[in-house]
Amino acid sequence: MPRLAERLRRNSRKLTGPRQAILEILRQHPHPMSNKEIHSALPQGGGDLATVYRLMHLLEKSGMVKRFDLGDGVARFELIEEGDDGHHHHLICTRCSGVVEIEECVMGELEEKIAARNGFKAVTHRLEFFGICPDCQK
Amino acid sequence: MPRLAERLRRNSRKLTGPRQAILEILRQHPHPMSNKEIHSALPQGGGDLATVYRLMHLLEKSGMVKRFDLGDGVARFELIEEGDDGHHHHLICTRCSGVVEIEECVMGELEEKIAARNGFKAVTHRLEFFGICPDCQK
DNA sequence: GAACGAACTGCAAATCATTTGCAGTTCGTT
DNA sequence: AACGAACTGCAAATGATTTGCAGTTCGTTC
Repeated sequence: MPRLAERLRRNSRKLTGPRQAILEILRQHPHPMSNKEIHSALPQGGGDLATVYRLMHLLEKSGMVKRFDLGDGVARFELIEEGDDGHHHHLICTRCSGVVEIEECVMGELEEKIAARNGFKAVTHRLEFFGICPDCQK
Repeated sequence: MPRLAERLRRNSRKLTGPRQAILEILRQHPHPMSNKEIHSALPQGGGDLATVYRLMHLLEKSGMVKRFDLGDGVARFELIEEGDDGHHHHLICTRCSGVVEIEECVMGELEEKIAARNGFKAVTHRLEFFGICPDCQK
């Protein structure tokens, strides 16, 4: 807890009430959360939706959260460990929207090949898997 | 040209003026286009933006176009060949938004492994590469 | 521990992409 | 030529996200 606060301060930022509450919510959720989800998880009066949006932008710029695009037009975020780049993928159920984290990533080699072949620099990628989870198959 | 029209008809659909114009635009563009781009490429009075949105939904359902999400919150579409599933990826320049088509896809094996490991069925994936193109590096 | 300014906040209004309701139009068929 | 289902333009509705602004709060300074 004090670690998160410190990371925020390091970016010459203030640790306000709403921010503490939002960081706490993020810390309790290992899965990507949308701004709206974060907002409703906040204790009543815990902060405005616009405040959540603004903080997520800030945290993203500061490298404290990673933005994920799960294909439904809603941005989602996950807190990332210090020193980590948060790079990983998800397996999303198209029926219930459940999410499974996928740590494995075999893109490295292909990515480099593609970058070199096309003369691109600083190439990264975005990869998500979609399917139907065990429960939804019943 | 008659082929596209026929494919549309096959889905018991009408081939109207605006639709012909939109299909023509799509046929001339080998890269993903957004609804707005398609709309402005239309000859003046060639159709309403809502009409473009509606047709793209229809074409997507009919399997005539594939929707791509390049990460900027705007849906883009590409015409796909008959019999093809249109599966491929893109390398997008984060500076100028230029797009390079990537035919290669090494996901098959990993995808199956992930599906099996998590008990998911009908697993697909969405993958796009981002980087800085040669021109924008100068 | 009071004062100060930058950073932050809530709230409402503005944007942007996309969808939808509706009344009038057009295509393909009868 | 007539008919009904599809389709269209236009405007209004949605939904996510952003922004302007006036008031509030944090971290620092004295």
